[in-house]
Amino acid sequence: MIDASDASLPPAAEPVVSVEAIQPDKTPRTERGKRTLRRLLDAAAAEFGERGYHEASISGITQRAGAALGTFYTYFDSKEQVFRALVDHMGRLTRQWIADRVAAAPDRITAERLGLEAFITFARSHKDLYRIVMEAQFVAEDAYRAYYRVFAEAYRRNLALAGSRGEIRPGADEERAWALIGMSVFLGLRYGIWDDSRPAAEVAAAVADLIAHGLTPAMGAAQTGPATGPKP
Amino acid sequence: MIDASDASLPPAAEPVVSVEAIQPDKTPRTERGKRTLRRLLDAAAAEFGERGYHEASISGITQRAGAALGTFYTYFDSKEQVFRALVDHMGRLTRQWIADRVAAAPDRITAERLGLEAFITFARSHKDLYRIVMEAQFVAEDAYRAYYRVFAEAYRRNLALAGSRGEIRPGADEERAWALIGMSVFLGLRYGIWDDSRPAAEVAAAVADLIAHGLTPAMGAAQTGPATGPKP
DNA sequence: GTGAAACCTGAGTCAATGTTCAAGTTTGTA
DNA sequence: TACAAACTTGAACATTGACTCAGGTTTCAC
Repeated sequence: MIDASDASLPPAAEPVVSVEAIQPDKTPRTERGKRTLRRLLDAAAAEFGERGYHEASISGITQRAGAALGTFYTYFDSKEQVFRALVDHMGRLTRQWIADRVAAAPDRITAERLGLEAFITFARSHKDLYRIVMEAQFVAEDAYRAYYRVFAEAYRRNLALAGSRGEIRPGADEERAWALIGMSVFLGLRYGIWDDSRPAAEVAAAVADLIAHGLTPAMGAAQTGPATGPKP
Repeated sequence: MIDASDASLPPAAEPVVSVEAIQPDKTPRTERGKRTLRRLLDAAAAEFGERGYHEASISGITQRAGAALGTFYTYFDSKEQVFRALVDHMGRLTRQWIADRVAAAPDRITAERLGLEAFITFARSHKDLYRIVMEAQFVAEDAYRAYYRVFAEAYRRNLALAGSRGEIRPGADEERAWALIGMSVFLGLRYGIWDDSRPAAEVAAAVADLIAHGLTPAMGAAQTGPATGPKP
């Protein structure tokens, strides 16, 4: 469900000359208008999510919303604009979802596991929006970059902070941030969108081990013997 | 540069009744034809890479190739078919590129670093094809999935083998494979496509440390003291 | 050299769909 | 209730671009 208030731009602190004088504001004024806008946003998310940006049509959106074609343009300037509104919406939704689920983590390593699990869970329960964000790379690249830049910067800060606290080894936090985001995105795709039969917690735990300890065998436990071969 | 032979489908071992009898084969027979096909493939890669699938036009491709519009359909059935041919081509090219650069690695951990570096380098030197593969998710999803399934399966096998050799800690190799691929893809995008000013080896080394040892501080060296604060 | 197959050409066809708009209906306020 | 603003409607417009095709040119085996 889309929050209708997201369609409007952030209020720009009392402009001297209202922009609406030139470009009429498309914010709904009545209750009916608000309901219609919400229906259109939900319909747009479904249409874009199912058919992709280019296959999606405005008439498909308005049909889903039970509105006439022209009504769309009462609330949006163009096909691309709704799409951008949805990408933007998704950004805030994702950050909130993950932040909520990571807040209680006692340390960074735990936070990584919970964050990963939250990401996969989120992808599963918002497949439409997830696809929209991914497609933004080709439809609204600036929005796409902005989406991940915000993520990466926050991630980098968290890693730096954890490093200074001794919770993790200090290191190249920017590269780490992008690497960890890439992990999440792909795992979200593979275990969230393509196949959601595996428990998210299980996948997250498996990968959290990789994030915590890497691939290197534990020192002193170096096994050179034959741990090989299938069980008979 | 595209290898023109990639445009044809894999030879299907002497069919009893040639398919060409029904659907005429579009393989070039003369030298001139081969040259034209190659020009068209290169042009298509450039057009799709620069403008994206939907913005790209057949006339754009033929113009780049210095051919007439109709010539395109002498060699391809549709816009989507060339696109798929390019995705397929990219798959083989990537695997070859990485395999070449990883072959000499003495162990899995080294292979990870070299593979990551190779991936970033590859993205940089084939930006067009890289973008085409990413967009395949929305244009030819089955081809996209196939592309990564092949990667992931090979990766999983390598990890399992390394695990049995004691080069790495045994673990959930499928999840690990997808996580590591996700890393590469995002790092390729961030440090290969968006900004290629950082030396690939540097980025790879930074992340290889994460892959090898994870985020956990070295045991016994747990630092609780103030390793914090900016240098004065 | 010759002729048939292969190849090239580009104007034209055709369907799809983003966007506009003038006319009608509903809402909310005074 | 009255009326202006807000909202709705869907036919019509305009553009775009994938794909076809009939006729001309080039290649190459013989």
